[in-house]
Order: sequence, then structure tokens, then C-alpha cells
Amino acid sequence: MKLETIDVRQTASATDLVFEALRKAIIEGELAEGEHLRQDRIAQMFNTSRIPVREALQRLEQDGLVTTQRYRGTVVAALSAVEIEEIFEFRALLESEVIRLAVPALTRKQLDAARTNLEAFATASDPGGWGEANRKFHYGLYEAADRPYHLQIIRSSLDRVDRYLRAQLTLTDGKKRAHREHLSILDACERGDADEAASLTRAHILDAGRSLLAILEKRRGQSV
Amino acid sequence: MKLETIDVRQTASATDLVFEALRKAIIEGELAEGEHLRQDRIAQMFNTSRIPVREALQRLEQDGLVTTQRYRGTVVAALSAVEIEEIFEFRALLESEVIRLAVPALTRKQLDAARTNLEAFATASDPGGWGEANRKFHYGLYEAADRPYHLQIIRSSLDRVDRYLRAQLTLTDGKKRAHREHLSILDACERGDADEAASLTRAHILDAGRSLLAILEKRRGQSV
DNA sequence: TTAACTCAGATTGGATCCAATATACAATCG
DNA sequence: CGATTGTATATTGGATCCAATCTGAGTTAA
Repeated sequence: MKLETIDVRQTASATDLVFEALRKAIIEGELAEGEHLRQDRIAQMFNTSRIPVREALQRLEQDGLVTTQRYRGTVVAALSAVEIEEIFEFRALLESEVIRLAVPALTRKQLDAARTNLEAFATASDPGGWGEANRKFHYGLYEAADRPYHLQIIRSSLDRVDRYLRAQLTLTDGKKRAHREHLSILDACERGDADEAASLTRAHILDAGRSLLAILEKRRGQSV
Repeated sequence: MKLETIDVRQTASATDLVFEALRKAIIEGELAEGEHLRQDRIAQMFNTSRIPVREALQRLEQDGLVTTQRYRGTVVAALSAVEIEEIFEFRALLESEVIRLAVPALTRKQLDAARTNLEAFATASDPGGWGEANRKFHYGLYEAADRPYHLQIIRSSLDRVDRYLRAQLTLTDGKKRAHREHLSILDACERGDADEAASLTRAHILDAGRSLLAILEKRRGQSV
């Protein structure tokens, strides 16, 4: 008898599972800013003890998604306008450079995949779908740069602001504009124009940031 | 009787202390690449249980300083030449941009402090002293940019390669060259030439990276 | 009335104990 | 003698328990 050898070692711990679930919930905006994350309540939800929950919360804190005060608990992080602005500025710098490095290495297959993701973004009906398609479009292109560390940091910085970004995209003109910008970025990639792709990506991110801040301004003005 | 009100709330947990101590030991190269970090041994060293140790190890893993395999333990991370190269490239991009933003905002006081740190770097006699002075010099200038998120990422990326960098600086010409480059960066800052300071910083980091990789190449060539 | 105090409940931080897994070495079989 | 299997030990992952701290309602005193 011959069997395929399969590695059955468990790769995901309870901590990993809890971390991923909470991360997803925060990024997608299901947990509101400032909401308390009680350890035993979460432990019950996942049928574990508080140990993996605490470890997951610590990881989330390192990623800037929650803030913890000793003996007082953990809440979903709230970013100020200034903090959000800085992260968009950071992303613009980093992502424009990575797309510049990616363009010369892009394969036909990667370009086609990008067009598919671009259309998925346009036709997606819910915020979760947009967010996913948006990430796939950009990251799919970035992959060609072969810079795993850059990509890891890019992911982490998008994670911090993604919930705000998704809220911004609920406005139809924001989504339409993003789609137009995606189109022109992809065109530049197809033409092999790295500088243009970088410049468009930079503008794309800064545009989204400005638009987002304007909305936040308005909303906070109303609520006060 | 009147007393000044002082906040005595403990801010550092056992986890924080263990994390900081291990982080420092790894960054300064006291723990060798691939060295095993056994939970109970470390717990004994710090007179705690394994819980804070595990949490500290998880944080270190998120920072890329150690790698963990389920049920097999944690070892000090070993970076490949390609990985080191990418991180230097990343730092060059980020730090040159941050110094560009900092220059117009630099105060006389900050410039003077930078000169002090620059001299401390030149006169420091041990690797630990160089590393400290090097960080103080660069980060002191970056502070003026008022970009805390950028700075956090800069710190994290330097952490990953600092132990290799300190080893590189043990070669006297490496240290001398670094000192000369520091001087010209500071000069550009004094003149208010942001572009020049950015360009010099970029070259400074890439130089160090190239020099470091050459040494690694040689060493690994010998050991094989 | 109001500010300070007390104490009970809630919540987190850490220690100890048990379960799951990996590794090394002895035992067994061809 | 070599490959394989069983087993003992080491080590990590997770559960439960205890200690430390915060919070807030009720109480008391100026």
C-alpha cells in the first residue's frame, strides 16, 4: 500500500484562532471603537480558557488594533484624525515604492488576475467584499516586487485603518473614484510605466485619506 | 498634612519586563542566532512562572526577533542575506523620507543634541555604546518630523538587524565611515537642505547594508 | 449638601497543574 | 547489523485557581 505523505501537524493554536477572529472583526468594523473586550466573555464565545484570549489581545495591541490598560481591560483602539492621516501618508510612501519595484516584474498572469480583482471590487455589493477585493487587487500587484517584509508592513498599516476606509467607501462616489483610479493604475502597469504607476498609487492612497478625513470631520462635528 | 499626589500605578507587567530584557539581549547580540529559549529556564531566571515568559516570546515573534514552532520551542531568529538586504532597503526608504520631513522643523536644541550624540558615537568604546549613540543620533533628528507611527516602524525594522549592524561596526573602518556620514548628514540638517539630508541618509543606510552583507558573505564562506 | 471613605463585586495578572506533542534512546524483529 | 517500534523524558499549550487591582454604590462626617 502506498500513501501520499501529508503533514498533519497542527499549525494553528487556540491563540491563533482567537487572534484571527478578533482581528477580522475589528478590521471589518464589526466591533465599534472603544468597545470593551472582556477576556472571559470572549473565552466563552470560543470555548477556551482566558489564556489564549489574553495572548490574542496582546498581539492585537502590538498591531495597534486595541489598547490595554493594566487591570482595566482592553478596548478597540480609536485613532485620531492625525493618526489616521499619518498612516495614509505612510502607506502612500511605502506602496508607491513597492509598485514601482513590482511593475518591471509583473507577469501576464498577475496582470490578468489584477483585472479580475478590479472587476470584483466594482461589482461587490457589501463592504466586506469591497475590502477583500481591494486588498487582492493591490497586494496581487505588489507580490511581483518580491519584498515580503515591505508587504508585511503594508498589510499591518492597512489593518489599522481598514475599518475607517471601508466606511468611507460606503459612499458611492468614493467607490466609483477608487475604481477609476484602480483602472489607471492597472493601465500604467500594463504599459510598464513604473513611475506613473507609483505616482498614481500615491495619489490613490492620499485621495482616499483626504476623503476619509473629510467625512470624519463632518461626522465628529455633528456628534459634538 | 498635604502630600503631592503621585500616581503609583504599576505600568510594567512581568510580561513587559521579560520582553524588554530578552529584546535587549537579542538586539545587542548576547543571544546567538538559533539559540533555544526554553520557557522554564527563562522563567527561573526572572523568578516568574512560564506564563509571562510565553507572552514575551510571542511578542518577540511578532517583532521577528525569534521564531517558534508549535510544541518544539522558540529560537533566536536567523535572517538570510536576502532578508537583511530587504530590511536595509526598507529603512533607507523610510528614514530618508522622515529626515526630509524633519529638517524644516529642527530646532537649535535638537541640532546641538545631535552633535553631542554624534560625538558619543565616535568616542564610545564598546558595541553597546555605539548602538545606543547611533540610535540616539538618528532618532533624535527624526523626532522633529513628528511622525510617531513612522518612528515606531523605523525602530522595529532597526531592531531586526541591529545585532548584525553592531557586528559590522566592530570593524574600525566601518565605524569611521559611519561617523563621517553622520557628520555630513548633520551638516545638511544645519544648512536646512532637506533633500541632501535625505539623500545622504539613504546612502548611509545602504552603505552600511552593503558593507554588512559583504562581511556576512565572507564569514559564511569561511564557515562552509 | 458634598466630599471622603468603605466594602463588595467585577476584572485582570500570574502561578500551578494537567494534556498534547516532540525527541531521544532502548528494545525487537527481520 | 540495520530498520522499526515502543517508551520515557522533556517541552510546550491550555485550564483552573488564587492574588492584585479597579469600579461603583452606599455610608458617614464635616
